[in-house]
Amino acid sequence: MLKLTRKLEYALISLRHMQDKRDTFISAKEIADMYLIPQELLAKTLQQMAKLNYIKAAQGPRGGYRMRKGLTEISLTQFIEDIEGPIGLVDCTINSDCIQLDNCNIRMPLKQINNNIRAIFNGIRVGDITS
Amino acid sequence: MLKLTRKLEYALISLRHMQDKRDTFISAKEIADMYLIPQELLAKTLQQMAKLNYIKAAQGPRGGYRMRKGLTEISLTQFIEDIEGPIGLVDCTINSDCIQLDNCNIRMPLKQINNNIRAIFNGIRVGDITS
DNA sequence: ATATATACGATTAAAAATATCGTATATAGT
DNA sequence: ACTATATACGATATTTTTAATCGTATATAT
Repeated sequence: MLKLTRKLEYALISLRHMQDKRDTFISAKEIADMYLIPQELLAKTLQQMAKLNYIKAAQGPRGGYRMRKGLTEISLTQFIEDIEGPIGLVDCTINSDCIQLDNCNIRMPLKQINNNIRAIFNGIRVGDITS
Repeated sequence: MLKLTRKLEYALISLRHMQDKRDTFISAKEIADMYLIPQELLAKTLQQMAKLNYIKAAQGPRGGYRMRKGLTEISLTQFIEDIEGPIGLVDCTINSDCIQLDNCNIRMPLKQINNNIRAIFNGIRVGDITS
């Protein structure tokens, strides 16, 4: 219930690992081996982060990924939503195609709770986890 | 990302509905029709709540379910966990059979965040949603 | 050249969530 | 007593989401 996805876990583990060696490129293989993560899936996650400009990629031997400065300052909300899409306890916090909606009797309180959860993640920076 | 299950939504919608008519039994069919919820699934949810002693069930014509007094005072944490099991951002907040664990580099901060989320749900009573 | 990397679309597999089915039991109303 | 309306609940099926793998292309250090 209310779990993060593995992709998100893998992303955070990787960042935490890279943080220690900010100046060298770390390969997906190195991380996969170290933390027993399926390599290809991890690679995709890292590629996604590279696309998001969270990390810098380098191809070829001795290539890999390296953290960008400033990444540690972004909020967990942004991080999670960039990678997995909007945080929403219920669909109607995200879109409006629920057949109930105006009929629904619990919409407002849940929306409020959702805001509270987002507020928690807003208050946490990626660096709080990876440092 | 981080959604509640439908079962939980159905449960809350039902309770909100029952709250208005605390003295009469409301059938699963009535609620299903009103909020366009699959009847059989809703019935199961209500049966589960009856087992948990959240609501009282009555069989036969004019039967249905009725809220128990005091239900509104329990926390959302307890409510969610009674119905769907433990709240845990990551598995290791719940059990210890992760192959990484002592190897894992993000365990503690995530555990802390998980506590924060539980704290939010602890601060909300069922009645805050259903009233 | 070759080995080691990333890039990325496509596919498959596994797990979880959602929904349905079938049968039993209780009970109010007639 | 009969019937219609309910709940009870285990079993199964379906759908959706998540997780993992495959195949092919490209870049680059040595």
